[in-house]
Formats: sequence, C-alpha cells, structure tokens
Amino acid sequence: MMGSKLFMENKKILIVEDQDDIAGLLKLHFTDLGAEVTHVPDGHEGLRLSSAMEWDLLILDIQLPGPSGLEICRNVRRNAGYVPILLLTSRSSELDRVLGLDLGADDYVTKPFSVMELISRVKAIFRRVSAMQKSVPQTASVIRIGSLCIDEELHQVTLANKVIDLTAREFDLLLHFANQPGRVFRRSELLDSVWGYGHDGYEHTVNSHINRLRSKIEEDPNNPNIIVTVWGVGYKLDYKG
Amino acid sequence: MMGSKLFMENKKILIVEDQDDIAGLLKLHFTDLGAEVTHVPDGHEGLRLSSAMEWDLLILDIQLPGPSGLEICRNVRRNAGYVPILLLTSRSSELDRVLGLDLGADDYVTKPFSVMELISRVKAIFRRVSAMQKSVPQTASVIRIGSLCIDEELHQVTLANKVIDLTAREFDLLLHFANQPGRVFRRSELLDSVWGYGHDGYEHTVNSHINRLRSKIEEDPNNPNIIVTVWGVGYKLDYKG
DNA sequence: TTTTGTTGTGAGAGTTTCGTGATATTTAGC
DNA sequence: GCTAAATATCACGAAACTCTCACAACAAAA
Repeated sequence: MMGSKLFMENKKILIVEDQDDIAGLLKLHFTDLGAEVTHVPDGHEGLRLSSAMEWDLLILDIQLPGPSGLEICRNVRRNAGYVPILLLTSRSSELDRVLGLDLGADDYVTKPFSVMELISRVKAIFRRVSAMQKSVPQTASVIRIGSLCIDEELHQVTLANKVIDLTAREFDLLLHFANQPGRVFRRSELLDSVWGYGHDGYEHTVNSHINRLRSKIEEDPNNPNIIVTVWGVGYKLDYKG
Repeated sequence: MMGSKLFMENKKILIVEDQDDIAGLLKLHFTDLGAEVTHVPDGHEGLRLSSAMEWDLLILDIQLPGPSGLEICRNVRRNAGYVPILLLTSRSSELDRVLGLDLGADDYVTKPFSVMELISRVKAIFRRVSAMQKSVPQTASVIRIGSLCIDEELHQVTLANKVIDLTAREFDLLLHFANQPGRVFRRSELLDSVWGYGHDGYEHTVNSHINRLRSKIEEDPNNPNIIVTVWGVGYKLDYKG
C-alpha cells in the first residue's frame, strides 16, 4: 500500500469532461490528494488549455461537445512533449476504436468506473513516468519502429495497424529488441535478459522463438526485415523503417 | 577524433589470477592500452589490495589459492563503494556464473577467452559506468578513423557512410586494429588476441582473413590504404585520415 | 477432467564461414 | 636480374552456425 498521498502532491491535472457529476467527483478526489485540478467541459477549451500550459496529467473524455478527446490526444502527442494521458470512454466498443487508432494514450478507463480504480491507474502512470525519467534507456509506453508499434502496458503489438497476437515470451523478446533498436544481442544475452540470468537452457531455444516471432511479424519470414540475423553473433532489430 | 584507446588511459586495474601466463597476457595488453596494471597471484593478497586502494577495475579469477574471486567480490561489494568487477572462470559452471552476478559482478568471462573479447567486455563496463554517472547522455560505442566507422554495439561497420557487411571474424579483426590504430601486430599476436590464446592454427590463416577483409573495405585491395602490410612483421591499421 | 495453447528441446536440412593447401606474386638482399 | 623468403590469392571441403519443423512437457482455460 502506498501510504502517502505524496505521489499526487502539486500535480497539475486537466480534466476535460462534459458530465458535471463525473468531473466533480474526480476533482473532489484529486484535490483531496493534493493535486491542482482544472476542469473544462468542452473540447474547444480542452484543446486550447491542453497546449497552453504544462500539465502533469490529462484526463480526457472521448465524447465531448466540440473536438473529441481523441482529437485532443492526437494534437497533444503531435505538438507537445510527453504528457501522461488517460482517456475516459463510455462504451467498450469505443475502446476498440481507440486501440485501433493507437494514439498513444497512457491508459483507458471505461465508464462506469470506480474512483478507486481510476486513482490506481493514475498512480500506475505516475510510477511509470518517474521510473522512465530515472532510467537511462528510451522507454516510452509505446514504441514505434516503422509500422511496428509495441504497447508495453497493453501488452499489444500492431503492425501496419493490424493487431498481432504474440505469446508472452515472444512479446518480451520483441520488446527487448525494440528497447535498443539496431543493437546486436547474442543468444546468451537474450537468455539472460529475457529469460532471466538464472535460467539454464540451450541457446538454440532462442532460435526457435525468433523463428516463431518472425513467422508472425515478418512479411516474408525467409527474408526477415525486422529481426535480422547477425551471423556468428546473434540477432538485432533492423530499424530502417 | 576519439583515439580509441583513451578509454583505458590511466585506469588502475587489479588482476587477481594464479595462472601466470594468463595474468601476463592481460597485463601486457592492458598496459599497452595505457592502464596501470597490478597483478597478484592469490586470494589473500587480492583481498587485501582490493580494499587497500581505489581501483577502476577488478579482474578476479574465481579459482584461486586462498579466498576465491567470489569471496573477494562479495567483500568488495559489502565494504567498498562501487567498483567495476569482471570475473574469470575456467569451468563454464552455471552456478559460478549466477553466483557471481548475484554478488554484483559486472560481467563474466569463461576461459579460454580471446583478449579481444575481454577488452570488449571491459569497454562495455566502462561505458555503462560512465553512462550511469552522467545520468542521461549515452556514450557511443563508435570508433571513427577517417571515413571508417566501427560501431561495436550495432556490430556494424560503415565506410564513407556505406554499410560494409563483415563476418564475425573480420569484424573482430578490424576492431582489434582499430583499438590501437597505427600499431603493428604480428600474426602470432593476432592469433592470440582475435582467435583466443588457446587457439592453434597456421599463421597464414591470418593472411587469408586480411585478404578477405581488404577486399571488402579497401578501395583498391591491391594497394591497401587501411590495413597495411609491414613486411617481415605483420599488419597495422594506417590512419592518416 | 478435457481441451487448448505455450514453451523448451531434439534432430536434420540448409546455409555461411573458416581454415587450409596449392599456387602465384611481391619483396629484400645479393 | 636472380634467389629465397614472405605475402597474396583463390578454391574447396570441413566445421560451425542457423533454420525449420515436430513433439512432448507443462500450464492455463474451459
């Protein structure tokens, strides 16, 4: 349990939500946790404010009068630096659309939600952000390499906007490559990093997984374009786009 | 331009190793790269010296007379600040490996190793350390000599911005030259350093590889401009730019 | 329980690289 | 020039490495 509410202290949060009851509820709770909350009820104001100031978190309803939450999200991602974004959706059918569009929101919550749940999601986002800022390697929640798109939280990979179904290992493996694109990893390194350094197993196990991974993500698995073999060394993710 | 042996300049290295031939080999090479090397052949001395002075790197054999390399490692990690530690072992025992990494060693090399490989590992450790200390900026693992560009992490060589496709041996060979540009290596040295000190084979094997390497990187392989023959001695990398 | 899916390993085919011998060419010293 | 030694070149079989596929062990879901 995170005993303190320090994680929310002085965070600047923008809520764009047209239903006043929901907005009020959120404002109440986040203010209570020490945040500075601003609320606007429509897309025009949301769009303007989201880029007019620096925010620690945006909470955007998708259905809004004026520009939708999705448009605000897209705009922010295109023009601003990284800002955590949490989307609110009414139906789960909407959620599907959001996932398909892959706008790079940090999380999604479907109404109706419990405030507890929403707060824990926000907490998770802040945790990730601060971890991200402290650690060295590039770690956005969504990694894009060419038409390949890896969402770490959603544990989902899309290629040319089509969702690719990967197993846990395959996902971890791909993610590991994507975290340092271009860098060559020898099989032993992969066993250490992806399987865990205490793991004992054969190096050629890696081959099999690479093989399976390729059959799912490569256009022509016989001429890999994404995960490339470096003879006598290992594999790397090729990132020419 | 980064005279690439700078990374080792004035580093204080302690080698604790009971096999004199190996210790000698390491001392020779690291001294050559500009480091100050101290060698002790047993665990007692190693334990004493490791905490008596400040070191930039400890190279510890696991099997030693007296306290083992693992014990020294444990002791250093418990009592001293952070010091990079690299372990050597004869067996490829998984147990030692895991133990070593658990104790906080930075890397691990199994005998017999090629000096090339070991130096690469050390370089990687130093790179990690300096990246850690400077927080964000990732130091590149790139050696540039004229229009030749060798990226160790990507395992990629470019010449005049064109990617050159080298085999693993060719890459190691070129890298070895590039680590000490201008210095002449006799064939026996190259066999020791690139192929591994335990390797037995014909010296003229080196010729073949040089030949193949030249055909890939030289503009006119008949008049080599990069890897130059030193008659009666060996080869060197010429770096006039 | 059965069913389904994932994962590690085995074995053989396929591919690339390596080391070597044979031979040609160059160099240094005469 | 001539010779002997050193180096360059090249082709080939062996060795090393990678790919592919199938299967059994195992775990998760129905």
